[in-house]
Amino acid sequence: MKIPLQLSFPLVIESSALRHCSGCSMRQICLPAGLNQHDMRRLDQIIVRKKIAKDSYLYRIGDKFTALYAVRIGHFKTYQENFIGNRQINGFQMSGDLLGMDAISNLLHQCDAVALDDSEVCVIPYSRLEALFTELPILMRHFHRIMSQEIIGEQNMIMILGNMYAEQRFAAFLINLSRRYATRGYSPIRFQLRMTREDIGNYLGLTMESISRMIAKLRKGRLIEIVQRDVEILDLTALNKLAAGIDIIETSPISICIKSAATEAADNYLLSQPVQQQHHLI
Amino acid sequence: MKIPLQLSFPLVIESSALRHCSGCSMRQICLPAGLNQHDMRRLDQIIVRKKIAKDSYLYRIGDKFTALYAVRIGHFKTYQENFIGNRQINGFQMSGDLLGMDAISNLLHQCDAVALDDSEVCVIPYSRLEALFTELPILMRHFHRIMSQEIIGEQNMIMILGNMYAEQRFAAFLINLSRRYATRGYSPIRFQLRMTREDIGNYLGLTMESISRMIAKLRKGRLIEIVQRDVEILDLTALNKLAAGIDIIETSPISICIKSAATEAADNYLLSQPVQQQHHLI
DNA sequence: CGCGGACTTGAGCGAATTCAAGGACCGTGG
DNA sequence: CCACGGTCCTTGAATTCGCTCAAGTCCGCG
Repeated sequence: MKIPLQLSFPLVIESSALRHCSGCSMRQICLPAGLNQHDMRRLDQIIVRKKIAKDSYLYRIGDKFTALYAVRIGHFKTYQENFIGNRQINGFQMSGDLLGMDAISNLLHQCDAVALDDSEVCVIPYSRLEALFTELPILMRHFHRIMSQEIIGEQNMIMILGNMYAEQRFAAFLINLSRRYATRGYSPIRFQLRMTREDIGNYLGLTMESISRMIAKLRKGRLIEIVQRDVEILDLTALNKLAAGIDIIETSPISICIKSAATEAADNYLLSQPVQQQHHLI
Repeated sequence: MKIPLQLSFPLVIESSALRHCSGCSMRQICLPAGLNQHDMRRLDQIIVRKKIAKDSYLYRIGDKFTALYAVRIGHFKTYQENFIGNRQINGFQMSGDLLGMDAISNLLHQCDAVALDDSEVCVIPYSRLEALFTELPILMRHFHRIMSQEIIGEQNMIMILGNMYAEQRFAAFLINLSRRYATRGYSPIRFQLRMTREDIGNYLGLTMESISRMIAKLRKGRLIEIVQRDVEILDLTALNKLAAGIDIIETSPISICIKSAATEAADNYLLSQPVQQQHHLI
């Protein structure tokens, strides 16, 4: 049987293995981490993939919860909305991250999830997943670790919003992205922001203008270089200290300098943090 | 066999049933919710109780994680600490609340948990609990709902810290306590604060002084009455609107009045929120 | 080339903080 | 019984960090 050329194309690039967890580059970060080939195939059987175009919704607040989603390609943001229409971005998700766990308790989605890029997700029907847990305890255990990690991520966010200055917040934000890209095999010092300044500000409890000012400050301090949305981290050590509240960038009339504090420990502290964060800072 | 009188006392008040989930007044809120008698007994078998004196630690940051804890009697606070020693309170836990879920992923506790009262907890060994999940899917499902609820609670906290004014934060705090006490069968309009103003401020990303000022403001507005730590909510409707950002208390030179906004919807919105929150606002 | 969205920068303002002083309450010990 | 010290809380005045408002720049795109 011959398949028309224009149809064969997607079939060719997505060979059998590539269409499944075992062929996915995120398998060590994502839900199937730790599963053997056989068990991974069990998980594969309940998953389908779905493309989400840039700026369109993966799900919306109030939607019925049927599945979790693992980001395969692209980026998302999730936000809540309060009664008077204010939005608060909860997180930015990238490949390997799991979305929708906040919907498990009420069976309704609590957030909007919007694609920042043209993206692709794995749809994981939740009832079937829970059924699998009974048969695959390793999968269950890893799922619990992922939910726990989500809680830790949000606690870090609470620390940032409750305790840190604008400068520290923004530094922590960059460090978080850096770590997460590193975990995924990308450069920790060169990456692209996928969100607007407005989104960053909203996420960090600041305004767009404040983000702009913080960028200017860190650039003048020669900690980072940012052109448009292309980020280069020039001094990760200093950035870590800044986020930790150990150093402060001082603005003088003539030049900007970094107060070099004694404690090298700050680096160790910040760098020793688990790298496998989900979509929150530090 | 005779038991000396002074030993018999605790044995008498804790009859067989009372020492177990089936005899616990929190069983519909806590982990065993939804289990039948038989399954509840299975859970009972892995649980032991433990008393924690006021101001002492249930666990500390870095402690090895072996068990989750369910509050039976009393109150706790949990806080993180950052590198330079700043603390951030993550939540206040009361009876029926589960502590320690953030430790599942790293097998190390991420917070300090301190008793605010003389308290008692149920110690739930985690490895045995996970083993039970395979046999009791209902228990597993409820556990997932609890973790999801924890995530929602923290997202609400993020909304509060990222988007709300001091006044709104404090109102949301009171409403949250009110709801949680109501769920537990206590008065939603009269209760005692178990924590200092400093703790409240820390939790809400404010200072003790600001909390004091917000109390004064709400008292003058006749929304609440607070003497020491005894709270009486005089106008829950107005408090809800305040937290939602619909009304604002206006301070005039002569008197204080509440701008009465049209939208009664605010009440419905706020009151329709799930009551079963864990230890976070709204 | 002109338009619009995203971003930057400056000036003034305001909410909450910091600093400071004082008050209320509680347990302890004389 | 009251004085004493400590902790917790309140209140006022000055300060500050980040916000609001406003103007202007940059860049991609039709």
